[in-house]
Amino acid sequence: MFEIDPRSATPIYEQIIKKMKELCIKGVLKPGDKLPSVREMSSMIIANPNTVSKAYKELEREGLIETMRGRGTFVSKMVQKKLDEEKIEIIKEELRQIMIDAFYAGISFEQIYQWMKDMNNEFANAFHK
Amino acid sequence: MFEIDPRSATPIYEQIIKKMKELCIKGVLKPGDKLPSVREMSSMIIANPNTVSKAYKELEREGLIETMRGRGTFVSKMVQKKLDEEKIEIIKEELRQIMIDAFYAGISFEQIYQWMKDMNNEFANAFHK
Amino acid sequence: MFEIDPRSATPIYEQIIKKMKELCIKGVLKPGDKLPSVREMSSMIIANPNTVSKAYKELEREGLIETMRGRGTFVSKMVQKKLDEEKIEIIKEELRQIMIDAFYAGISFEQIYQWMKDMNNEFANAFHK
Amino acid sequence: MFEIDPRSATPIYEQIIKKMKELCIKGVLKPGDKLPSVREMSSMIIANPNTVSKAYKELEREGLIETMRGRGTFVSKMVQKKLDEEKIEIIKEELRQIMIDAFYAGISFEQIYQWMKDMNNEFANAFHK
DNA sequence: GTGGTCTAGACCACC
DNA sequence: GTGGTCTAGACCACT
Repeated sequence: MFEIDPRSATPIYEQIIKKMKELCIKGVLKPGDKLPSVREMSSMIIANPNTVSKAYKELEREGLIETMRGRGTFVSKMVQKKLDEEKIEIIKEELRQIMIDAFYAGISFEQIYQWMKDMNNEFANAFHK
Repeated sequence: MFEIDPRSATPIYEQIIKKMKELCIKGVLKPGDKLPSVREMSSMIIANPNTVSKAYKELEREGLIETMRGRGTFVSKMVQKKLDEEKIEIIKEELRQIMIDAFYAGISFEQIYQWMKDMNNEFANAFHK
Repeated sequence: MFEIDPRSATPIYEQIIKKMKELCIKGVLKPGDKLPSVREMSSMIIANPNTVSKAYKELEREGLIETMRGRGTFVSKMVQKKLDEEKIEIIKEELRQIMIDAFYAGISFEQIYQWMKDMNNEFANAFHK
Repeated sequence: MFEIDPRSATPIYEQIIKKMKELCIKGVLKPGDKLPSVREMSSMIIANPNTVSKAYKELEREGLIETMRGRGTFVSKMVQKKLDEEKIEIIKEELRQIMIDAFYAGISFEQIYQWMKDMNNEFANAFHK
C-alpha cells in the first residue's frame, strides 16, 4: 500500500506527498481519516521521522491534511480546490514537457489520451463529479 | 527565443535541454542547423560554459544533436524515436502525477485535453505525421 | 459564543485565555459572573479537562478570574491594570511585527488605524473610559 | 545588526525571518542584495545550517528572497504585495489580540497609535509611498 | 563555492 | 501519546 523507493532520484519526502495525494484521490484515504503518526510512518517506510514530518507539513500547507495538536494528523474535510493562476501555469508547462518527451519516446497522442482516461477511472472518476 | 530562468527550481542545464527539444519539435530548429557554440550560448543566457556544455553533452547522448570536431554542433538528421520501455513507464508516471496535481488545482479533464491538442498544433502536428 | 479551533497553530489553552479576555473586555462577562466549571467547559468545547484547567489557572495567575473553593470560578471584581515594563516591551515588539506583516500583505496604515478604532468600539470603548 | 536570542520562546528560524523582513522594510537590505550564505549566517548567529536554511526557505516561499542555484540567495526584485484574504484575516485577529493585551497592560490607545507612527518612520515610511 | 536532502538523536510543549 | 524545533554531521547536485 505504501511503497517508497529510497534509491529513487525523487526525494523520499516528495514520494510520500505524491503517494498521499494519490491515496486521497483514489478514495483509499477519506476526509477525517487519521494518518499514521510521524513515528509510525517513519518506521513503516524505514525513513527518518524528520523526512516524514517534512512531507506532512507540505501536505498541510497545501490543505490536504490537518494536524490536531497532540492528537495526530488527519485528512482534511474541506479540500478547497483553489484556482491558483501561478500553479495552473506550472502544470501546463509540465504537461508541455511531457508531450515533448512523449513524442521523442515514440508515444502516440492517442496513447496518452487513453492513459488519461484510465487514470481518471483509477481516481474514482474524480474529474467528472 | 531562448529564455532561461536562473531562479527556477529546475537546473539550468535541464532548462536548456528542454528548450532545445521544444525548438526542434516546433520546427524552429531543423535537422542540420548549426547551434550556437558553448561560449556563445553561455554568454547569451548568462550561464557558466560548463553548464551549457553539460546540456549539449546530454542532448548528444540522446541523439538530438551531433558535434563535428572543429566545425561546431548541429541538429541531428536522424532523430530516431526509440521505444524505451523504461522511459515510457517514467513518462506515464509523470503524466499520472500531473493528472493528480491538475485535479487538486481545479483543472478539468477537458481543459487538459484541449491543452494537449493546442500543444500538438504548436509542435507542427508532430504527433500526427 | 465560545469557539475553539483544534486545527489552529495556537494551543487550545491559549485560545481559551484569549477568548476569555475578549469576552471580559467586551462586557459579555462582567465582574462577579460565574464561569462554566472546568468539566462543563471541556465538554462544551470538546477538549481535555486538563487543557481547560491550564487556561483557568493562567487566567487566575493574571488576576482576571478567581476560584472560590467549592463554589466555582468567577470573574474578578478588581482587574488592576498593572504597568509591567517587560510586558509593555513585548506588546510593542508584537505590534512592530504586525506592522511588518501588514505591509507585506498590502494592508494600508489607514486600514490598521480604522480596525483599531472599530475594535475599541467592540470593546465598549474600554480604552477611553 | 543581526541579533538572535537562542533562549527566546520564539524559534530561531522565526527570529531570522522576522529580522530579515525588518531589514528589508527598513531598506538596510535592498532588492538584488546578496544574503549571507546559509553556512556564513549559521556561523554568524551560532546556529545550525539547517535552522538557517529553514528560515531562508520560508522567506523564499513568501517571495521576499530568491535563491539562484549554486550562486546563493538574494533579496527579490519584485516583492509583489499579494492581497491574500486569509492572511489579512489572520493579521486582523493578531491586531485584535494585541489591543486586548495592551488594554490589560494599561497601555493607552494614543500610545499605540504613536508607536505605529514611529514604526512607519523607522520603516522609511514604507506605508506611505 | 552554493543550497537540497537525509539521518540520528535530542528536548520540548501540548493533549 | 502527538508533532515542533534544533543540533551535528553526512552526501549530493548544481554553478
